[in-house]
Amino acid sequence: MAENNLAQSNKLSVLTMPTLAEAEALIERAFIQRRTLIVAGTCQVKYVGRATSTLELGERILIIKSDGSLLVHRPVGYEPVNWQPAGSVFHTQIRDDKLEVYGIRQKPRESVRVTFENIYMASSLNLSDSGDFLLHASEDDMHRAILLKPELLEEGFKPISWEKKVEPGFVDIYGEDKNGKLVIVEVKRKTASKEAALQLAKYIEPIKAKVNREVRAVLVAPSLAKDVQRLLVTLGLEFKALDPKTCAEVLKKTENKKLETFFAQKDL
Amino acid sequence: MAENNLAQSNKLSVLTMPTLAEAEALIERAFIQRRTLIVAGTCQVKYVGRATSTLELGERILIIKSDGSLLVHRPVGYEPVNWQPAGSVFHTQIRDDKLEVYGIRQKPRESVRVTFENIYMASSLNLSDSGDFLLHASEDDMHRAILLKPELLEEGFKPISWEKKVEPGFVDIYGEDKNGKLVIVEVKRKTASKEAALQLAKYIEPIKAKVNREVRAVLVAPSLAKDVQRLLVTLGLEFKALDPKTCAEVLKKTENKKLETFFAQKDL
DNA sequence: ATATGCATGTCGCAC
DNA sequence: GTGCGACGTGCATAT
Repeated sequence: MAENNLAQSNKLSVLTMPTLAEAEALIERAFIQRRTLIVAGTCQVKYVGRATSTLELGERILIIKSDGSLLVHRPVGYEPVNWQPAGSVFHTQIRDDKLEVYGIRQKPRESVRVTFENIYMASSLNLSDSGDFLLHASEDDMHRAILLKPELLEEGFKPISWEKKVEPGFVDIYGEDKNGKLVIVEVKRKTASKEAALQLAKYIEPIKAKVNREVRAVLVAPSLAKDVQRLLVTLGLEFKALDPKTCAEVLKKTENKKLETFFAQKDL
Repeated sequence: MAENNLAQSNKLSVLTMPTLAEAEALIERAFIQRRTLIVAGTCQVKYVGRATSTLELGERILIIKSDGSLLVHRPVGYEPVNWQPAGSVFHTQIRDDKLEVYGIRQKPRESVRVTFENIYMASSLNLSDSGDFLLHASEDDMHRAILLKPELLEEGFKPISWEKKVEPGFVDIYGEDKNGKLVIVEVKRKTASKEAALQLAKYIEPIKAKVNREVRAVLVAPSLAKDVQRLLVTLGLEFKALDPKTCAEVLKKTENKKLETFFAQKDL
């Protein structure tokens, strides 16, 4: 192995322009040592499983992580062209002067085979990462913000419960308005589509039947898609504009306490 | 720059255990030359846009492609922990002894900042990939198979059209059965859920109103989720079991000819 | 195990 | 540009 194409430490091994045999050794070692593998080169890819795909020869990046996930990236596009979720088992061999990397998983039974003709770079990395990841402004944040500060929905709203199963699905939030009417709320973090309106509408009748009283239905979203305003009127639904970022700000101020310390959920 | 940590060809440059300044030079060059960039090291990540996220210090892989897409991968998981779709613009600088890579895009306006404290490997690759990608056994394959071989749905079925807009959405396929009744078909490549049944149901009334004749509605899928059978009965819908792989096989036999050579779509 | 719904979903296509 | 639905969607969660 040429000296100038190998760099090694306990963190990583890197081969540049290796022979397939050299690369194979590194890849094999990466699998055994449970390291993260990065390979760049010309390859074909064949996938068989839930669907079937073929990818002709081209230059790509292969990443295999120690948890058994696989990614094949073309030089363009955010998404991998082929992949395998965590839990796959990998194997490599040289056949017909090509380096094959084969990954297979059960449930669903599917496999990916990456066949390299040339390898430009192969790297095995010993990575560790315990850093916390925090995401704000999800739909769940919107739920929590409304529950903690009900006037975000409307003055006098009193939440009763959330994420409760009510045939034919789940109601995001329900509560009572200042006049004691039951209010059911459907929350969307993006522009609400026709689907969202229909989803909300289909809960009204079953709930009316169950509680035998007047029911208001409010769609909460940052905005409405075209024609949804009209649909809302037709279906007898209301709309309240609310932005996920606004909700995230509210939660920051309330120190993001556990909802359960504020509410005991009640049934209808 | 140490000799043994640099490998270079017109295909790639690789630095192993570089200083931040060395890495910065390589990254800057990769942006200018529109190459694919791979960096591994310890970093923090901050995202602000549709949502907001923070990722504490840890060891990760950063990939930036020449189309302006960005991926940050932790050592576990199929999905990137942070990303940016194609179209972002990148910039790098050293600040407070850390190497920042900053990407921003408009529409929606959002940004990702990756701040490296150590870099284990930095690589700039000149990749080109024109290989064809073919996927089989998609829902579209199922449509085509049914249109080319209508008996997959039922004996005597005559397709009229497909993917036609009919308020409030699109009908996958419609045609006539052997008795001349209008048949509308909703196709799912996976187990059909309640949603699928409701989606199909909502087309029936508008279409009946339009054509003023009897209408059958058939849900085509490999299987049904729990309780969907009952829902179908309630809604007056039918079910036909069909697998995407089977459809892909049928297409292979018919040489996958363009549908338009077989059918001229007609309106209702 | 299966079903249901969110996602910084992304992507493609029709209007 | 916006709307709408598919995706090898993945993923968490509740049953």
